[in-house]
Parts: sequence; C-alpha cells; structure tokens
Amino acid sequence: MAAVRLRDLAAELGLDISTVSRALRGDRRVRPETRERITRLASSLGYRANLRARALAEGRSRTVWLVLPGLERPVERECAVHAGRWLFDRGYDLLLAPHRDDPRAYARILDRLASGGADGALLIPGDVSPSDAPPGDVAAELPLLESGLPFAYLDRSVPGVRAPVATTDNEAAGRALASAAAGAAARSGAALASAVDAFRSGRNPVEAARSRGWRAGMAGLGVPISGLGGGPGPIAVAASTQEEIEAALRDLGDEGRSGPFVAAAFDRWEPRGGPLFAAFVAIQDFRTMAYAAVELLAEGLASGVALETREVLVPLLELRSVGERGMEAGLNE
Amino acid sequence: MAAVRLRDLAAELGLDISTVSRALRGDRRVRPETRERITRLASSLGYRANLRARALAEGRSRTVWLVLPGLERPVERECAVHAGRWLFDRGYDLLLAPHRDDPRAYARILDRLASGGADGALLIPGDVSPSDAPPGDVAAELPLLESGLPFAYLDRSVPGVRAPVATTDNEAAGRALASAAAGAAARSGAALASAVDAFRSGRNPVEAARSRGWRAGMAGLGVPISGLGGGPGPIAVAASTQEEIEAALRDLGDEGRSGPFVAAAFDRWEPRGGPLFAAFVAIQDFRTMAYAAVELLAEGLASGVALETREVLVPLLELRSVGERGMEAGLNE
DNA sequence: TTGTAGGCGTTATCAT
DNA sequence: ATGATAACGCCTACAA
Repeated sequence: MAAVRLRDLAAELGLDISTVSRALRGDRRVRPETRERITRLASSLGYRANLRARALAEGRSRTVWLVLPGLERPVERECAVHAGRWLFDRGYDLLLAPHRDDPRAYARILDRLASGGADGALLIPGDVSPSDAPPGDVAAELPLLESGLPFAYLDRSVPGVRAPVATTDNEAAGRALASAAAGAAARSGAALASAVDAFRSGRNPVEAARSRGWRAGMAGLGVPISGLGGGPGPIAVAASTQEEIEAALRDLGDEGRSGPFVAAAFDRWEPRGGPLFAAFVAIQDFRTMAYAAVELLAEGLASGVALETREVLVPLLELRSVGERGMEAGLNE
Repeated sequence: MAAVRLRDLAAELGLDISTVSRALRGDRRVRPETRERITRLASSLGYRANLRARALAEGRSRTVWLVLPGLERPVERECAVHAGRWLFDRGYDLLLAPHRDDPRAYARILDRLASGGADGALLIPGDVSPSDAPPGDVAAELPLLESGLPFAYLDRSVPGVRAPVATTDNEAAGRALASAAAGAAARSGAALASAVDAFRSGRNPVEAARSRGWRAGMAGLGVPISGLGGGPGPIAVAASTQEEIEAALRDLGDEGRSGPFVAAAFDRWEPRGGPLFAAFVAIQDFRTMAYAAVELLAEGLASGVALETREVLVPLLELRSVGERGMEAGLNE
C-alpha cells in the first residue's frame, strides 16, 4: 500500500531511475518504446511523483500564497479568484492564507513563506493603526525581505516595506468623484457649498490617497472642505463606504445639518432614500489589479529573486452614478 | 546572499550537522553551552530551516488544504476562518484552494494533494447536477482515495465517495421549519392549507435532506405537499434561500396564487413586505461544523492514513423567527 | 539512448 | 553529549 516510487518502476522494468524520470517528464531523449513501457507501467501502478521530493530537488514548488486578513471584503475575494486564474494559467497554484488579523498567525505565515513554503507571495495587508499595532509588527515582513522571496502587495502596501504594489489609482479616483459630485450639484441648479472628507486617512495608504484626490479635486473647483459644521447649501460627502458616509452625516445632523447632499463612495451604494440627491460610486477594477499583481510577481517567479519597488496604478473600472432619481426630492426638502 | 544551512552553522562552529540540528529543534541531549553557541550563531546569521527539505525528511508538512468552489457563500468563508483557527492551534496551517468550479483546476488541486502537497484536506464540494458534470468527474476524487491521504467533507459530501462528513442535520432542520411554519399559521387562526417544497433536491445531498425533513414534518402534521397549484388558504413555502422562495412564489402567482404565506429558509431572510405573514430561518452552526470536521481530520493527521466513512450531524444554531410583524397585514389581504 | 553518481537540506539511527 | 552515516525521493550534469 506504500506509494509507488521511481525506484519501483525502474526495478520492475530493469531500467535506471534516471531513465524513468526522464520519460515521465517528457524528456525526448528516451526511445519511444521505452517511454511507452514506462508510462504504461506508471499509470497501471498509479505512480504519482512525490511533490515534496521534487520541490527539494528543483528548489521550487510551483505554488504561490495569497496572504490576506480575511475573506469578507470584495477586494479579497475578487482578487483571490482572478489572481488564482492567472497563476493557474502560468502553471502555478494559488493558495490563500487568511490570518484573521491574528499577529501570531500572520507571523507564522510569513515565516513559512520565508522558509521556502512557496515560490512567491501576494500580500493584501490589514489595517494598521498606530495604536493597535503590536510592538515589532512593522517588522513583521522582515523575514520575508531577508529571505529574498519574490512578493508583491495587492490593493495596498505597507509603508516602509520595499516591494512592488498593484493598486487602484485612488488619488485619481478621488478627483474624479469630486468633479462628478460638483457637476451633479451644478446641473441641479444649486452649486456645492462645501465638501466633507470622511476618508480615514490614517488607516492605510489607500484611504490617504483617496482623501488627497478628493481634497485636490474640490480645491481645483473652488469648493471649500468643511469640517463637521459647514455653511448652508448642498454639500458633498465622500468616504470609502456607504456606512462611513452615513456615519459622517449623522455627525453633521447633530450640528444642525440634514439638508440635501451628494454622496461619493467606492464599489457599492444602496439607494435608501433620504435627503440624498445624487450618489457616485467609484468601481474598482479588481480583475486588472489582480492581473497587474501577478505580472509583477511573474518576473520574480521566473528569476527566483526579490523584486524592485514599483507601483502600478490601475484606473477605475467605472464611475457609476446611482440614486440620482431622488435628486428633485432631495432638493425640495 | 544564499540561504544559511545547517551545514554552514556546523562548519562555522566546528560541530557536526546532527548536533546543530538537534540543538535547534529543542532536543535536550545537547550541552547547554553548545546549544547556546548554536542558537546565537543561528539567529545572528538569520538561519531558517528549509521547509522543503524538512517535509521530505519528516514525510509531512504540517499543512492542510481546504478545497472549495469559491468564497461567495457564508459556509465557505465561515468554515474557512474557523477551521483555520482550530488547525492553527494544533500546529497546522490551513491553506485555501478555490477551484472556481473549473474542472481542470479542481483536478489539479486534488492531484497535488494526492502527491503529498499537504498532510490532509477538508473538502467543500460544489454543486453537481447530472447534466453539467463533465465525464469522469464522479471519479475526480479517485486520486485522493487511492493516495490514502486523510480528508473529510465539510457541509456536504459527494455521493459514492467514502469519506467522513461534518454537516448540519439538515433533515432535522427541515422538520423544525415545518413545525414552526405550521405553528405560526395555527396561532394566526388560519391553519396551513398546504406546503410547497422548493428545495432543489437533485442538486446536492444537503438540499435532498432538507426536502426530506420538510416533507416528513408536514406529513406528520397532516399538511399536504402541493405542487405549483395548491388549494385556497395560507400556504408555507420552504427553500434554502430567500431568492428561491421568491422564485417559487412567482411561479405560484402565475397560477392565480398570491395570498398570504409562511416562508421557511436557511441562514438569511430580509423582510421585504408583501403577502408574507411569517418567516422562519434555520441558522446553521458553521463554527461547530468546522470544529467537527477538524476533529474528524485530526485522527487522520495523527496516524497519516485515510479515514473511515462517518457522518457527524451538527444541530442548528438557532431557529429564528423574523418578519412576523406583517402577520395581520398578510392575513387581511 | 541509457546509466552513473552527486546533490537538494533535513531528520533519524546508530555508534562512540 | 557528539559524530558519522544512511535515509527521504527526485533531478541533472556527465559519462558511456
């Protein structure tokens, strides 16, 4: 019942292991009849190459890990599926390693990677706020860097870690949302009085870039960025998610503001009525982002060495307008 | 820049490889001072054990794969997270291998597993309808079975494949939903006229078990199972998802039925008004299910051999009642 | 076209 | 407590 080895096939056929090995992996310097005998016996005995031995001998395992916090967010799921397909076509298997924001799990995953657990890796970092970052967490990817394993960041990067990144052009997306929001207000006859920046800039580089774009866009249009107060007239509120925008509006409401507004969010917006008169959604192109990350990684997989720092910015898939139906209703309040 | 090996440490210290190996792995028959010298040099040189070599020598990799179709459904995500934690605590890393319902990807994953890619596996099968099953797909897990790798099914099993399963007690859940639905109708003063079975029994064993339970429960209560027609009076409709129930109702509507009804679904129900007067949701216990599967697998991981067929039925986490507010409204239509 | 032999880096079994 | 040596199963120059 023990697994069949090359040695068993060779012994059975009176050949040498190396000949059997060559035949089974398609090396053409094996006489056709010999190859025939070998493949026949191999399949009849159910021979399967031992991947552990092959990985040791070849120095690679044709395996890539995608390290991510969890599976809840669309980025994670979509990138996983697409990157998996791209890599599959290149002969690699993509395995997902979720660390559940558990620092110990995260450390062990990176440690295994650095020890030859895979040929390369894609990393989607979790949120790192200065307060809840465990000591030494900044250096969590240190083993990876030292090992020289090729890896690339996906969606976001970790400041200070030198590695390539594939991410949405979030700054451009922020600017695009700004101009769309201002345009919608203008078309409705009431120019934007001010804009609210509800991005969580300190959270990660993505939020920071979106905030920069939004503020720059509004500045270029002459619309002032207001804090929680703000003057009368229609306002535009931007954040990464609908929930964050709604939370910001509740804060504004407490200070006397509940009038019409324009919403600018990413990826998803469910119309729920209320004083909204227009909503714009920046739809990210996860498919292309995953492709770009795989492209970045591919160089390293071929050469087997770590990659240079580089940033690939993927344009938005679409800037979608939703919920403009309620525009008049919003203005009539 | 090449990776540091045991050999390098041994040479540097004038010791033998075997001593260094023992020291680094906590074997106590090494003189404390020697161990000290070794560990010091190892960490100063950044030594990392080569996992590929270790896996070959030890015959295992302390790695388990979770093979699943995708990451969309709650089962997949929740089981992945929980199983990952349980296995982590046992010293194993859980890696996710989504096959995107691509038969080639699926075959390659199972092939790698059978060739020693991991020490064990958990499988969440996709839907297999007789029509779209590619030829030979039934035997897709054949390599796995032949290899003797320990694995267990999670959530569902594949008929005909001998392996242990951890799944919800779907038949009991179906019965529970039946009695809850009938009870709600009785409490509202209008006994159930008939029940609709909208489960997709041919799709997979889970759907089949739910359907059996629902039918048996209704039979025990003397409520006839109706087809698309059905008589007058309140009816109960059961299916795995809200969408499937709504689809079934649209069909009923075409035949003249749009009156009040009781809904019985799994895991999720969003109240949306309409002629509904009660909804019951069977909430599955994914956490316990994942735990049970890991327990099943653990035996095999310890012994290294395939497991006996066995079925662990996990009770529902909860039978939740939602949307009963609309009961009177529904009856008044 | 086939065989020989060394190597991949660790672990494990003997001696000493 | 340490060292020599043989696995682990496969790959790959190099030789024949």
